[in-house]
Amino acid sequence: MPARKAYPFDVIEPKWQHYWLDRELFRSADPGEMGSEKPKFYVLDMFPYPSGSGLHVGHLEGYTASDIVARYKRMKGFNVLHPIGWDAFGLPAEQHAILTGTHPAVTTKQNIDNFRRQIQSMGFSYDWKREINTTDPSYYKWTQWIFKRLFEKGLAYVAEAPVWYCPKLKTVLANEEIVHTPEGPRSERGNHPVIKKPFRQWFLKITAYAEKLLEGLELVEWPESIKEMQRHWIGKSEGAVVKFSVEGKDIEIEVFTTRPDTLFGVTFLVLAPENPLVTKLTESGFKELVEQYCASASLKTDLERTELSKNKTGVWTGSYAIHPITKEKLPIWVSDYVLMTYGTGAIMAVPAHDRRDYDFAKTFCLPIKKVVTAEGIEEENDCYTGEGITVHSGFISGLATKEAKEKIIQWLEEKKLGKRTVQYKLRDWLFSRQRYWGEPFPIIWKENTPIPVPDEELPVLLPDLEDFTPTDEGIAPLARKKDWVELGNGLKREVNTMPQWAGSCWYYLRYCDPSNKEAPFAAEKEKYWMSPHGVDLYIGGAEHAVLHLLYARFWHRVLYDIGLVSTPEPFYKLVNQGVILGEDNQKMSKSRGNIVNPDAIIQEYGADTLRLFEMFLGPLQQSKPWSSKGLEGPHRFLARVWRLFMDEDGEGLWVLRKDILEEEAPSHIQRLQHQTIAGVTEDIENFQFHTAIAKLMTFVNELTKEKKRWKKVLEALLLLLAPFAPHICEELWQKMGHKDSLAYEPWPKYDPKYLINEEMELIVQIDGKVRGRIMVKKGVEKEEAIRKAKETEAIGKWLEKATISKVIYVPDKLLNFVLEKNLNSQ
RNA sequence: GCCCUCGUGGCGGAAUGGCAGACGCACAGGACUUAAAAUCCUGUGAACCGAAUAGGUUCGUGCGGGUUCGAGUCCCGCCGAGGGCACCA
Repeated sequence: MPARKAYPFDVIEPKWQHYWLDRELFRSADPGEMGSEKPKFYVLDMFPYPSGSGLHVGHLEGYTASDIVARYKRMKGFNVLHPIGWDAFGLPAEQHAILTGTHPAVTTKQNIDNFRRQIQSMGFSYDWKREINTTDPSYYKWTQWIFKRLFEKGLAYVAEAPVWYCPKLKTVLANEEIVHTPEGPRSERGNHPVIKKPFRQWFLKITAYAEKLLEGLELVEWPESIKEMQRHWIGKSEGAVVKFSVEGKDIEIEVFTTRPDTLFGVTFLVLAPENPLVTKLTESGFKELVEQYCASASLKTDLERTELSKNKTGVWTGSYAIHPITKEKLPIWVSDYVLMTYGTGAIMAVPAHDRRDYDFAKTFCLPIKKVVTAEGIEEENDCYTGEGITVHSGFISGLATKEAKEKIIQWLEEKKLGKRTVQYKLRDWLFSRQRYWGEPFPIIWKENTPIPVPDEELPVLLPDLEDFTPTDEGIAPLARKKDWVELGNGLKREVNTMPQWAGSCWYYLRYCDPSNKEAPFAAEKEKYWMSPHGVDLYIGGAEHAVLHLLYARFWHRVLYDIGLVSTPEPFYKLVNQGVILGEDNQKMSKSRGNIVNPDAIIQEYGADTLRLFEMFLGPLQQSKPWSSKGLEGPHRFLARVWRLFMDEDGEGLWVLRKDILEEEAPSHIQRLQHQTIAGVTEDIENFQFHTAIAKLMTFVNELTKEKKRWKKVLEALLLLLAPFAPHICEELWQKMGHKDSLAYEPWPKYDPKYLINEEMELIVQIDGKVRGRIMVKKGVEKEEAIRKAKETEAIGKWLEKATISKVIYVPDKLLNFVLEKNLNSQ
């Protein structure tokens, strides 16, 4: 016989899940529909990728949090948009197809069905009428359509560039998809080794939006750490480009520097090995060495060029540049510590004030010229990279770094020898993949010219294939589908597909109008749901800090610039849930075998317990370990709530208690009720769900101790608990005689008069240490409080032998007697 | 190396500069029971004084300083953990 359940969650949870689904209770009202007159609230979860292994408890944390907010906001009178869908293109389904021959579409459907089942068994209040799927042609039609808008704006282009290639996955990957490990660069998906290889690829010109993406961060309420990561990724630096002429040659070398104030400290120039000027600059006697060096540099992995090479390498080209001011001769070197991909691929070396130049100068015995001083920096030949006073620098000597920069830039601009420049680390976004399971590009090639497919011919459908394996040369599997690729007259389809990020760049917009056939979304609906500042609340993991969140911002900003959306930024308030670790305090992973499957927990404890427990683990934003024992607490709590209302009859059946009173509860219970309402409300608003639950527990513990049950108090409890544990609350609400769901009942209000006690406890301290407490009337006078405190034995005995030097009184809080120090004692 | 976040009982964690440890887990004792489970009640930071399961004292929020009548909370300097960036001139 199975153990008796503490309360019949196994019956009531499916019952209410069906009730909500059948009645479409959580359908959001679009503009014009009944309900749209309410203020709207858009609460969004990060787009799930339906993997084969199903959801684990980590995913459910964010979904539970957003569901609590969605349910709370409905009760607060908002028209809530709370959608879900599937980011279903991507590598795992395709890898699975290569291994088993099962079509990715089949795997994807199975996985989605499983995800949907798991999500529904948690009782989340999604509007299932808005469910979307990126692999559905009616969705990716519009992904292609938006790509065309980018193409038309000149923001999508093809170029040959050294890009990351993964031999195992047989595809190129974006910079953002590479993880640098001690074993070398790896693919983020699958952790396979990756190499740099030149390829002809599609790029999106995200760099054109660097400044806008930087500025936009000021408009959103995101964790500061995420904003910082994006700022670093964009990597803006202000400085100047300076031109150097070359002795005996008609060549100009441009360098970028953030420290033009150190121009007088330049002792040599360095070019990146890939810099096309290298060949022209190399003197005949140096050719062999330079060519050899450049060749070996190109073979080096990035790891060797960066992390390992604390020892600088390089060769001299044999030529000299001329200092634009002093006309000194400066040797021109080649070294792989200078990157072709940043700035101009050439630098002016100031060894006295740049660590890397210093190391290089030391290695090759090049001169070091100090041009900045600061207090405490005296040592000869030291490398000082901070700011200070400029010295030995002609007309900028004596100026502080900032002023020196200004003056030299002005001078350079006047003489046309340079100009103020801003550089970004951000690179254009590599947008094509040599894979099958992705959106086809709406592009046809005529010779070497890409021609967009007309809008009315969209979507370009992804054709079926039998063999999904990419070729070893990194050519996409679609190339094999000759009848699809070849269009006659020399016209050929683009065979690459878009990366997985494409679909998630605009899905939150599609939710506003998910079945629109004429447009990605109707302007009117977009305006209703996205005004005034985008998605009101976005909950998801921090692992998307620079990938999805930067790409989506970029697309959104482009759509804003062409007038398709009404806000510059897509996501206003962002909350990152922390990672849930395994019980062993390690990251949950299949290989560690510490993944917790929610299905088993729902079966044993129910969804309400799991929801409550996910939130009770600790602060939402913090990472914290799972604890299977800990589930008992929330489960007992819910059983206790159940028994506040329900009793067992002679046959062991649950029946509503007969002794629930209509009368007013005594004042101490009413006070607690109102304090709980105030506390829980405030905690939800601040995403402090764990303390909200603690307050509800205290409330229930106190009610359990009472002999009587008061209807009004119990009903308030149900409404407060409903966002967290909706099934049990709906059931008890119905048992209490209500016909309708409580999902749209008004959120309980508190009366501030109950929050203030007339008689209150005042803390009495001696020298800041608590020595006693006295009962006083609220707002009591200082003198009165002191008199009362002195009368108390516990306090009196401390004051007897001492002199009071000072009394601190914080009304309604505490009284602190500061005593004169008795130097004789001790 | 640089940037961000965080260090509180046996454990997860709570605390507008004002009673450190709410709430939960675990543990212990008691009630109920023939018994157990479940449930309910009580206790639970450390050391010390005390015959005491009366009462009381001291110490205690990673370490060392500082500001303050008063610091887990603010400031300075360390140490440790996690995350991010990493020759970006």
